[in-house]
Amino acid sequence: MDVKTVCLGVLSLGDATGYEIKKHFEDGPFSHFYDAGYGSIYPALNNLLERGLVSCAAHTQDGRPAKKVYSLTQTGETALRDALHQPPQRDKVRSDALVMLFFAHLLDARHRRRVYAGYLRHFEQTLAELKARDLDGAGDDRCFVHGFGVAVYGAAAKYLADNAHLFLDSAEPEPDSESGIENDIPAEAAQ
Amino acid sequence: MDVKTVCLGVLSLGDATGYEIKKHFEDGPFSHFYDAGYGSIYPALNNLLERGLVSCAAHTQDGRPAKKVYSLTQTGETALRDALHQPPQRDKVRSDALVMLFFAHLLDARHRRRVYAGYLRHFEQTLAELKARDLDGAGDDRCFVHGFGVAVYGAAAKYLADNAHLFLDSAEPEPDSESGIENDIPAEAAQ
DNA sequence: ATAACCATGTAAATGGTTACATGATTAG
DNA sequence: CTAATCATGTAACCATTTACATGGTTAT
Repeated sequence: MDVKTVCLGVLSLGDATGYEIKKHFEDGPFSHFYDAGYGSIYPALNNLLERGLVSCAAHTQDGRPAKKVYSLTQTGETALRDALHQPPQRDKVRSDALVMLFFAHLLDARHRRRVYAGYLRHFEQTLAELKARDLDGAGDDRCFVHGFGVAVYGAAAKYLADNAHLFLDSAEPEPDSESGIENDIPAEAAQ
Repeated sequence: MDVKTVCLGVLSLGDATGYEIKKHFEDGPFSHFYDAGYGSIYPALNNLLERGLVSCAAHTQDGRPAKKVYSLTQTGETALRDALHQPPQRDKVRSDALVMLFFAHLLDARHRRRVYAGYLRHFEQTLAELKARDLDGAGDDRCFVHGFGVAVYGAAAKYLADNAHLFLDSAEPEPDSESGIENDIPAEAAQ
C-alpha cells in the first residue's frame, strides 16, 4: 500500500491539503501505523491529480504559497475501493531501537540507557496522545483501529517500564557525579 | 539502520551464509522487528566484503552453488559497534491490514472478514512461534527483546480475538451456503 | 527575538522489492 | 511425483528519504 493510496484514503475523510495530510500521519488517526513525509506526499498528490483521481482547488493567500485543497473524485473513490480490496501485504516493521537492544552487550552503558529511555518514552508519549484523542464522530472501524493502537502501545510501554531495571540502573555502578559537562540529555533518543 | 549493518550484527552471532541470514529474519530472533529479502542481503554481503568488513570462505558443493560462509572481521566489528552507537531512528511501521480495517466501511463483508481473520492469525501464529522458541544460550538482551515480542504480539492477538465479533460475524447475516465454488480460503490473507 | 507553524515543491541519492536465471536434493 | 529446501546472484524498477529552496505569520 503506497502513499498514493493512503492519500486517497485520507481524502475520503474530507478535503485536505498536502500539509494537512501530513498531520494525519504525525498526530492524526494514522500516526501509529503509517507514516510519510512531504517528499512523498506532494509528488503523490500531483500524480493523483494527473490521473484524475483527485481534483484541486487553489486558494491564493498573500505571503504564502497558494493553499491547494484536494478532493477525491468519483474515479478516485473507485480506485481507493479497488486498492483496499487487494490482499494486504504483511506489516512492515523495522526497529532500530530493538536491534540496538538486541545487541545491548555491544553498547556502552550510556548509550544503552539512552536508547532504552528514549524508546520507553516514545511508547509512553504516544500512548498518552492516543488516549487523549477525541473520538467523537469517529465510526466503529476508526475506534477499533484506535483501540488496537492503545492495546499494543500500552503493552509495549508496560513491558519496557517493567523491565527498566535491566537497562536503567546498576548494571554498571555508574560512577555517580563523574560530572563535568554531563548533561546526558536522553532527549532525541526517541528518534 | 540498513540491511548491511544488521547483516554485520547477525554475523557477530556466528558465521553464516546469505541464506542463513535470511532465515534469521524469517524464523529467527529478528523475525518480529526486522526483515530483508535475498535481493538486499546478497548485494549487502558483497558490499561488506569489498569494504573488508566481512571475509568469505567458499565451500564448493556439487550440484549447488558454492556455499559462501561469511565471517565478521575486526574492522567489521568496529563498524558494527560504531553503527549501534548512532542515535536510533524511530520505528518504521506500515500496516496494510490496519489501513484496510480503518476503512472497513468501504470494504465488502467478505474482504473485511478475510483481512481480519488473516491479521488475527498472523499474530496468533507468530506468537506461538515466539513462545516455542528455544532460548537456551541466549543472553539477557536477546531474552529481553524476545519478551518484548511476546508482550506486543500477545496484546495484538488478544485485542483482535476480543473484538473479532465486530468483524467476523453477523454484521451481514452472511447467506450461509450460497456455495457454488466458494472455497473462501482465508489462506494468503496473512500476507 | 526566537521558535514553531503555515505552505509548497524539486532533484538527487538511497535503499529495497520483484522478477528473472539456475538447478540439485530431500522429505512426504 | 511433488513440494519444499538448499543456494546464489543480477538487473530493472519502484518508492522513499534527504537536502535544498522560499518566506510570511503567530505565539512565547
